Amino acid sequence: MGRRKVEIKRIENKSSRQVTFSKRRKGLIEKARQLSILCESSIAVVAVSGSGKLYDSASGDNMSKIIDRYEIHHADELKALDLAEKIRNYLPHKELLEIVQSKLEESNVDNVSVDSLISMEEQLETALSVIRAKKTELMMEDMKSLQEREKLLIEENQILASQVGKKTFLVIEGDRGMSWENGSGNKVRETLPLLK
Amino acid sequence: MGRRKVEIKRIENKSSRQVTFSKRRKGLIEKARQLSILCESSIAVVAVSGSGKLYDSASGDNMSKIIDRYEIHHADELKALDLAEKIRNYLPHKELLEIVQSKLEESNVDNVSVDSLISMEEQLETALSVIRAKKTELMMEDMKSLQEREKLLIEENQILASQVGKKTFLVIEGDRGMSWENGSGNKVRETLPLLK
DNA sequence: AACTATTTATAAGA
DNA sequence: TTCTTATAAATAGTT
Repeated sequence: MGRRKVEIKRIENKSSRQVTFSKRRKGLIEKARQLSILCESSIAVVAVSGSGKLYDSASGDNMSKIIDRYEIHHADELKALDLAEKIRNYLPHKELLEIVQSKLEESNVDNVSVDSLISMEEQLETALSVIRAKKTELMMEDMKSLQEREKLLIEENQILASQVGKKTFLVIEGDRGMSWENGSGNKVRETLPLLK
Repeated sequence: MGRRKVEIKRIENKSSRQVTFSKRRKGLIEKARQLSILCESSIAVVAVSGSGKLYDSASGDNMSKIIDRYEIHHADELKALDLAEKIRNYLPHKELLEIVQSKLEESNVDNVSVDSLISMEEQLETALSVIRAKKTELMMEDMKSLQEREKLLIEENQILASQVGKKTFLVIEGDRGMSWENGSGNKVRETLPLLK
């Protein structure tokens, strides 16, 4: 629908590629809006340009709810700890530097520092996500380690207590029951021997 | 772009609304595909019909990466445990029942049980997500409880050991260091006294 | 950022 | 539903 028919393949000329991206992106989002209104539905569009810029629109409902709906429907991919891997792999430093570079190339001088700052901000946000995910991962390992150590301590404690000849026991309170397996598949929830 | 100009407002007739949803959804996704190829970009489209059915397309990259990109850009909403709340609030039983009901209304008898099953499946998936998030939450509490118990055990152990008169010590291996604070802000990573 | 010749999408009809 | 076709809408190349 223009002066000529265009083949659907990468537009080689950079500036006409950018112009087309802008025109068609606008058209796409308008179509999404219309569909949402005409048919009482919720439509989310997320577009990432070749240089990494993000454009999005949500019609009929907010973006979070639409994405949640998608993720609930694909719950298999929700496994909490996989997110770590996904984010870790998403923006390796090499790719990030390339994006920053292409931003610098295509922007006029006035925008350079703003674009750089945006990239830096994204980088920091990514790093934060990675750290959060890693924290959870380590937490699980630490949990197991703690349980094994507790088991050792309890055993040792019982031996010591019998040697000392004291027989006073105390039930630890406020425990809703832990189901994290230790190495031998045992659960660690017991009456603990305690000195008086 | 049809025989007549249509106003952009809800189509009242149910069956023509469905036909339009189907046609325009197809058009929208095709436009997204073209834009992705022409301009070397990644485009995600997620559409939720009025009756709750989900349609999606990802061009240029997979859906997960595009959604991750969106979420990284809106990192404020990434706070891990908030997801639980979002999902918990998303499909309260009342709304779920309404969706099931509208599916039953608009489907012919042959599809009834299939649609019901799809809704049931979604409901179960939602429940699963909630459970996973709750698990993480409890895990954190259990971690603290374990650490407090370990601290008590260690103290007790040292007293017992001194009473027994043995002085053999062992370093626990494979510990990369835990930084989870216990009640008093102490870290629990020590050389443990152990019986020989 | 506008314009306009054309192509493309689609509303209604079969 | 699927196909057909008249018409509206989007947009490629131009200014």
